[in-house]
Amino acid sequence: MQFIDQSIELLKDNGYKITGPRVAVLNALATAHIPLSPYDIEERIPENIPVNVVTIYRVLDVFEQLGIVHRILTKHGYVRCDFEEKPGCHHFAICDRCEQVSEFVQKKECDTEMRIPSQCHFQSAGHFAEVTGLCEACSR
Amino acid sequence: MQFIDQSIELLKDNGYKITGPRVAVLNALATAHIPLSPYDIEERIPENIPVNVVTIYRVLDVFEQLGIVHRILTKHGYVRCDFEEKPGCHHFAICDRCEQVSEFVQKKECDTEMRIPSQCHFQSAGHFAEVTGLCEACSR
DNA sequence: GTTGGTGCAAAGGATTTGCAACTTG
DNA sequence: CAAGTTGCAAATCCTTTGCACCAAC
Repeated sequence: MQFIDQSIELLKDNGYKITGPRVAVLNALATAHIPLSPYDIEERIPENIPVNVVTIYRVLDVFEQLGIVHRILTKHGYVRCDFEEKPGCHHFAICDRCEQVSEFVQKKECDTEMRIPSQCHFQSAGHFAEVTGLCEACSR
Repeated sequence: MQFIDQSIELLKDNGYKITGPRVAVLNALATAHIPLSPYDIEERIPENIPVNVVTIYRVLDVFEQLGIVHRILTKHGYVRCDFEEKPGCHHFAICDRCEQVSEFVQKKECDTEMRIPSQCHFQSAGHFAEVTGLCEACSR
């Protein structure tokens, strides 16, 4: 599993420990196609090894700092970040009706940042773009 | 004041009434260069004609539906939208250190949506892009 | 005069914090 | 073993709701 393995690498590289709760949250995120709230994630974790919501909050904080997840403003809020994109650049298509989210990868040039007017003197580190509209299923 | 006048037009055109609280919130937003939470906005409204926070929440809901403001996930959250862009397309540069936000207008083609891989079959209606990094002042 | 908007009080959620106990490397 | 993590309880903060009163058109 690309996403899980790379996330674990990232945690190790930054001196974080690989714990049950962290792996459980990664598993929940890996299979999700819609944004998940901390409580959503709690529900998706097997009952035999429950993880406290407070812990999920803390795990997500770390994940967000490492760029493993990105939080968006839907009722449910965390989406996982693909690792195929240019670091720091993420593009999500969010369906206005069903809230399904898919990250689309911009293989070649992604020049959103190049387009910042030069007089802004803004030193960009990355970007998140949310495209809104209707997904294939909902537009029919 | 471009922003205020156009917002009032928009409210009228959609059958909303022009009330004291709505104008007060517009004024607060018009001069802000950082995202404002409902409570931030409350503080920026002159004490002689106070507006209840609950009302501010409701005003912001309407404004967001009309595209007058956009909410982002900073501690403080609402930024105003410029009217110069292509409808539904907004680009914000947010400083990681001071949280200063500036909307930059992409005058010519803005093809973020064109870049959605065609196999996604996503029918886009608009997009918001948040570019992160350091503003001029903070990068020195 | 109507309809929509506002304020107040209170309910409901979401998120954060402190601290003791437990795991990972 | 030490440092980092977790669970629990509770505090705190954010957001929403219901209802009576008020204001804009």
